[in-house]
Amino acid sequence: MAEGEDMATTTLGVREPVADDSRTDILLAAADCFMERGYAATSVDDVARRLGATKGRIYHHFPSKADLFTGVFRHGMDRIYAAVEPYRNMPGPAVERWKKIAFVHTVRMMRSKTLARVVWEGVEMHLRGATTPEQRVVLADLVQYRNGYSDIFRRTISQARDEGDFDFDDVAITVQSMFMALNSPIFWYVPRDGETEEHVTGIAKQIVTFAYRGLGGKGELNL
Amino acid sequence: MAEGEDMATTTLGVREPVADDSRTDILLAAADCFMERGYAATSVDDVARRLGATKGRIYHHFPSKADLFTGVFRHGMDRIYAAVEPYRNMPGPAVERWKKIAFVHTVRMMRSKTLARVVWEGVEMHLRGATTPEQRVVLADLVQYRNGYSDIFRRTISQARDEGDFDFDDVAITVQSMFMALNSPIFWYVPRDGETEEHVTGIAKQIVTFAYRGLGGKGELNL
DNA sequence: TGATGAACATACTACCGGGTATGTTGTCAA
DNA sequence: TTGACAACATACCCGGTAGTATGTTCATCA
Repeated sequence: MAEGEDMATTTLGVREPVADDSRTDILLAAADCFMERGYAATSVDDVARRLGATKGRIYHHFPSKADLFTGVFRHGMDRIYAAVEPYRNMPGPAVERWKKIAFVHTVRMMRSKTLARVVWEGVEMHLRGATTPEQRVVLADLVQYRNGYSDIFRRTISQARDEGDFDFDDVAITVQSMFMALNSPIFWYVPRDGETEEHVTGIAKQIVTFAYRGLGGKGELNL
Repeated sequence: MAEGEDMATTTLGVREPVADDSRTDILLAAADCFMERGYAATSVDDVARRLGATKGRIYHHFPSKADLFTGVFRHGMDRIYAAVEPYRNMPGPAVERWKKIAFVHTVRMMRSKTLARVVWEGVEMHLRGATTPEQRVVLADLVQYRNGYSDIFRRTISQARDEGDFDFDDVAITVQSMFMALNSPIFWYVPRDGETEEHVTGIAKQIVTFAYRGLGGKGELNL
């Protein structure tokens, strides 16, 4: 679960801040708030209240509200990327690679729904034209990060088309339609209390099946 | 274009407000602002500035900012609904009806991109839990309006499946995936300057093709 | 053991934005 | 021509919010 790095002090006598888990606590609470009310409607006090703390704690770790948001953005992208990373260079035909990464991506959308929605809003904010010019730079960097992620899918479906397993016209339009379908659960999926793993994967399979057929995939996909 | 109702004065001597086109001017300007920055980040002064006016004009026609938003919501839904209404009871097989309404819906998403995004945000706002309890009532009404619209698609693809033209498992999941794909252009489509009608319909065709195959439609769809 | 700084909490400021109260102007009806 | 009202503009209030300045506590280290 946790990344598992502690390292309170180094061998040198230099003080090393431990606060990393306090920081991620803030990030997760902020993610909850940002998802529930959106960035603009969320106040820093809201995040502090959810933590049972005050603004002082947040501003000790983040210089501004915008930086708090981009922090959540980056954290979310890291989680999403980490899920797909093990399979992005999987050998074999591109279709099989697509099936794998599309599935783990969709499951991740449901499992990390909160972070995924913040990432979504971050991309939207960038497309609009975010707050300050300096903030635009940070957002642009993160959006590039996100674009690099979607490029994995873009290249994969292009290759699969070359190999005769997919069939579509314009790549840009198709990859957008595909991503919207795969991302859809972040808008309507609501995690249940006693939920089986099979329930989540069952939903993901149907979504991936929809996208698979949409891309022109033939036959059934066995996941 | 315009609804074409004037009726400045009745036969009775009673004064009848004419302001309907001024009202729609406000609605359209508000739609622009809400789309560009989102509801929370848009101030009433922003909308007034875009109109070259002041708050007084807006508050003369709308009791609150929330009512202004719901006004745009309703206006947008009217436009969207009006596009598919002529075809929703088209005779013949359900697949053909789906092809028609899916296509006009997607084209409308691009043509009325601004209004469509406000509708989108309105649904999101309702899912979150909007501002005041009284405002929730208005939003709930509009969301029901919107759900009635999506039910048209839901019933159509169900019927098409019964007729053997579509093939999918869970209706709820599938209709969500389909809608996300059809709505996708409201997030990435940007209207060009000298844009041909064929360009827009060409994009729409590809999106509808993606959804058609995703739903398990066989063969090519000729639009 | 005292000094130092991290990790917060508290108190405060400046400003923005929703809403209101009040003026001003043009138009139509009687 | 005059009253009345729609259709705005102006001026103002006030609550909320981002950000800051200043304590306070506790662990660590020389």
